[in-house]
Amino acid sequence: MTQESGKTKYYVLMEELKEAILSGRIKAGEKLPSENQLSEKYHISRHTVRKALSILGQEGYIVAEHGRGTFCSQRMGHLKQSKNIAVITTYISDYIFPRLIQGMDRVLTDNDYSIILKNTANSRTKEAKVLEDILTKDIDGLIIEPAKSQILCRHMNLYGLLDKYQIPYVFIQGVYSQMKEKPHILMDDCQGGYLVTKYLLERGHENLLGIFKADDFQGQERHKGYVKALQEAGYSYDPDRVVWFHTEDRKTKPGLMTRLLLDQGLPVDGIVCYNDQIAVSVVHVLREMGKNVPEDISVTGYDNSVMAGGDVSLTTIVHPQEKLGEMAAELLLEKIREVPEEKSQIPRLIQPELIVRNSVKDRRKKEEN
Amino acid sequence: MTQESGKTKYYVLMEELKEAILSGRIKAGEKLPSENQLSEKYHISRHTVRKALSILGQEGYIVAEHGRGTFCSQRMGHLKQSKNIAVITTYISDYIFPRLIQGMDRVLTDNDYSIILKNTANSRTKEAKVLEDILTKDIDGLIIEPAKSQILCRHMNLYGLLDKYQIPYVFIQGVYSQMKEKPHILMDDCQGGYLVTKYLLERGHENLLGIFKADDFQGQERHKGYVKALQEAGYSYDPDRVVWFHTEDRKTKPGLMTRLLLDQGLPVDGIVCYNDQIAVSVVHVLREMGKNVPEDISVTGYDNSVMAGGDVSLTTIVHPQEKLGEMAAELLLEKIREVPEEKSQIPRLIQPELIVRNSVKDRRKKEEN
DNA sequence: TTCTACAACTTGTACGGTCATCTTAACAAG
DNA sequence: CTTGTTAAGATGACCGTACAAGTTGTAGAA
Repeated sequence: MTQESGKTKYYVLMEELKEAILSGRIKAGEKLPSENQLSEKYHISRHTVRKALSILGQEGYIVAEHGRGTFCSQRMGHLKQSKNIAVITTYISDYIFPRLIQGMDRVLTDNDYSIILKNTANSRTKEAKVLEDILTKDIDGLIIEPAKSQILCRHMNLYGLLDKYQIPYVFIQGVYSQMKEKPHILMDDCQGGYLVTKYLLERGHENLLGIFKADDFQGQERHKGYVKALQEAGYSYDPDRVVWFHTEDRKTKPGLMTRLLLDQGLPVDGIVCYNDQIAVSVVHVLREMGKNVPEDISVTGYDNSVMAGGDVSLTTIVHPQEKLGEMAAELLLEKIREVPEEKSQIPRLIQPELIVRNSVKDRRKKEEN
Repeated sequence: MTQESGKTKYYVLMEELKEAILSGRIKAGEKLPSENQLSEKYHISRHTVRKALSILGQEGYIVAEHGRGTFCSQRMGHLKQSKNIAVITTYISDYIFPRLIQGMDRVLTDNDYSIILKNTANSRTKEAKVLEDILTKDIDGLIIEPAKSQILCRHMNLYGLLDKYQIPYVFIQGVYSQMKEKPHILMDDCQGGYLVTKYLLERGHENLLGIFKADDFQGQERHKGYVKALQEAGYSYDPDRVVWFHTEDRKTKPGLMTRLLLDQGLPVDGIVCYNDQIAVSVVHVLREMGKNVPEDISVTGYDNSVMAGGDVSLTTIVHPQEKLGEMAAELLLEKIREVPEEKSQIPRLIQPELIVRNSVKDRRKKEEN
């Protein structure tokens, strides 16, 4: 027989049976040979057989029924299913998180999973602590929003452990640059930039100005969408009509440059801003200069933050928060069920939505039709 | 010996040893008697002793070391500590829940606990399902906001199971009438009513009108606070100056009665309303009658709902949401640590806070000082 | 003093058997 | 066809024994 030397007899039998169950040779609910049969077949005492069976019983692979026999456990294969999913976000009550978690909860509850909620307060040290903690628990999967910063991730080894334990995980909102190939769901910032720009162009704007952040991924993407919309509409892309700013000068440069360009006589009837914050500061500058929004110049924002609903009433971009949660949960379920990559129906990018308010004027000439 | 009839020998020994560990008679790290000593002492075979010890080993109470002996597990007492707390609310992303959960998370994370989040969508059937699910998991405690309705709780047996498994639980926001003696943290509605009333009185109001809901606990309590503030200020309580309404006529009666009483010539300079909804409808009635708020008559609300920030800008009552979460978590921790009731420092009532907006006018005569 | 060998004690593995209790199916009685 | 009995076969609970293997303290050698 397959009696490897060095191992104990009960251990050999135990492993043999476990392998039979895992491989499907013994199906769920099926009856195993009786203790006496096993003891005969393997030439070991019944006591030793019982020892092996008791281990499998502990681990949940089999269930013994007094007087009837021993049966393979109902829940197929790796019974390790705890039906718990860990969700790690940077915050809980702020920003989009409540609705995000709401979306995940809907999908996961429908599939009989529970959420273990953790937050990192956007700190790397806390993220490491949380991950360590999570590893001590029984979870079937993990959805994580990485703590910000482009610095390389120093607790890669923790993610390595997740791989080792075969716990699937899904990133949302962002991905560490070293893990770009890991499953993730991001906001389609390119599409967002495209949407606002297209909206302005469709409403007859012909002299656009773009203001984007140079030192982050989102800025690059939104700019990409801006360019795409321009080219699609047949306009040539003019680099002089784009203002690039950085984290350090984000509070001053967009406003100053807008004022400068306008003073130079550059014709502008619409400004695409990196986000709501920039848009609001631009609007204030325009008002100081005696320009009205949207009558003289239209302005768009991004993020649909609280300021977008304030005294400015910005047309802006929002991402469907619950949808993101649902998609992340569904992607994770696919990973848990080991759905092959090529069969997946879930898009990796979440489509942003345009929120129309009063910061854009329709400049189309009413001559057609 | 204590050998109860009916039980098996190994079970008796197992329980005896477990009790010794739990009670502290065998301390953490201490060496147990050897298998042979136990088998002699209890007049059972060594095999039976081993069976008992193996169960305690599985459950983590003891650790055997080959050649040295068997030792009481390092982690003190009931190691059953999973460090998981289940939190069941009616909703996740709506109303106060994000901040509530935030508060709990702060306290629980500080104490190395994790939150398993569940929601009932305010449905009794779902609550029962969630409770059943929770019972299959490893949790050290439970915070639950019961699904609404005064109907008697049909799944009492599920709570009975919690008691049986000695899982402590804390109610928030509400308590089932049959479980009034269970630990809970509620909003102090009496104090809320007291606060708004006192605020009006302190600002020189002398002819108050109260509008309360008759068929719920909160209405009774808020009215109680209203009366208390009046008496404290030396005013006699006039039942004719209180309008009671019910769920059915909540949309019409408050407005109609206000109009009626004012038309009768009742002098009124301030109205304490059951909640923001009532307050807003009352304000609209007053405006229709040509009265200005707050110039002619002051109005207060309750709940600080979205309407309170709208066109009316109500002075109202809000409860500190995070604080409630923190308190509930701390109360639960006390229960887990078995802090005796009389030593508890945590108040069972959460103190509401006054939010001052523009619906109350200062009517004090500026003669003093 | 230090090192080594050994005895004593510990848990781990494995064997053997006995009796109790439960399930099921076959069979006989009504 | 139903009901009750019985026997076979399953797991569960004990018992006793033997030997393997790891740990520790100690007596004796270097």
